[in-house]
Amino acid sequence: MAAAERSTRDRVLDSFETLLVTAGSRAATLDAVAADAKVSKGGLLYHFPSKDELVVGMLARLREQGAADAAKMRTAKKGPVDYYLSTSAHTGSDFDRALVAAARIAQEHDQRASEALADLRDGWFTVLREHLGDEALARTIQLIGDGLYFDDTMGLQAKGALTHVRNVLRRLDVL
Amino acid sequence: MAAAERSTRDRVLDSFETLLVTAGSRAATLDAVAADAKVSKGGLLYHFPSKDELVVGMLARLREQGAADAAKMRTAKKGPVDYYLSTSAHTGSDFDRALVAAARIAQEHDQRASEALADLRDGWFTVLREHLGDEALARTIQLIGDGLYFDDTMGLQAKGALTHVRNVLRRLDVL
DNA sequence: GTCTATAGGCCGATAGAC
DNA sequence: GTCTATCGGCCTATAGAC
Repeated sequence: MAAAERSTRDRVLDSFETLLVTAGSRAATLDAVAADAKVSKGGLLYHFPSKDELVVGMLARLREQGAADAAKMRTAKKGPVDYYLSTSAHTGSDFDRALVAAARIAQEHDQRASEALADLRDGWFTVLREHLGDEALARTIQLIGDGLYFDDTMGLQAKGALTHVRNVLRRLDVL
Repeated sequence: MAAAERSTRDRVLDSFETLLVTAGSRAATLDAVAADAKVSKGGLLYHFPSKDELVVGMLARLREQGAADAAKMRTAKKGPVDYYLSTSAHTGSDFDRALVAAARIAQEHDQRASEALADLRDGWFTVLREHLGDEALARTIQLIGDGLYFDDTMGLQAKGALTHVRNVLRRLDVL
């Protein structure tokens, strides 16, 4: 089957995420989302009857993407740790964008977004702990991943950060 | 001299930061800030002629607090690493609140906020590198601190995270 | 320095044509 | 399914009394 055109629904969610990530939730208005997705506001509101439904739709898509990512992490060639760290820094993937977008929403006291993010983190942690057999090490590596991710979303990424981390993890016989 | 009452100016900045941290920038409106600081909107705008000036005032205060923190880190009893890590998780200090508030602003494409945060991070990194004499280790520890800080601001804090980190750092002869 | 009143614009959402 | 037109509300900011 030929690849279908990206549906209006998906384009709207893409635009919502992009605006959240690049300009913050203040800028992610229905007007702005509709303009970016090239639909009228009325058209947008046909698919998502309220702004809140836009959030719900986004989080549902995020959870799907998250399940796929955890599976990929388990069977990654270079191992789960390397996969986790190298995807914590910005990769430009759709999943990345959805993750950062959800973080922006979570910061505004949205429990559904916080829960989705917490569940995703639990998934990654489970894989790390199983693979390493060491809770302290698994938690520390998860924190390093969070740090990489945080720096990236804040535009604070220091050069060579990932290389430095790999260097230190080799001293711990992890890589 | 007796402790002066907190000035209206400072109360307004306090309220602005608190709203940013607890409810996000969308909720940190002039109306909300004025109400929280118990001033009228007109009264608020006498001290800060525009919302942008509120941001400028907040960042100026943050830089003062940041310089004091770096100095404290240098001479901390348990050493800079322990000081840095234990203050990366939430301490409830005014400095903490200002830091998170600035991060919220930085996420909305505000270059002044991003610069202020980057400068603060440079200060901490300088102390860590000088103390450790090891750039890779210093960067990794900074990332762990960022991770602790990120988890905290997102309400994702895993129990015992700091203990796990100390455990791993002892294996590296850092603590 | 602090207040009330209000201007002018953008926000989320509805109604109804096509 | 997508559009235009429009409503009421909230946002930033100004004007001017006290």
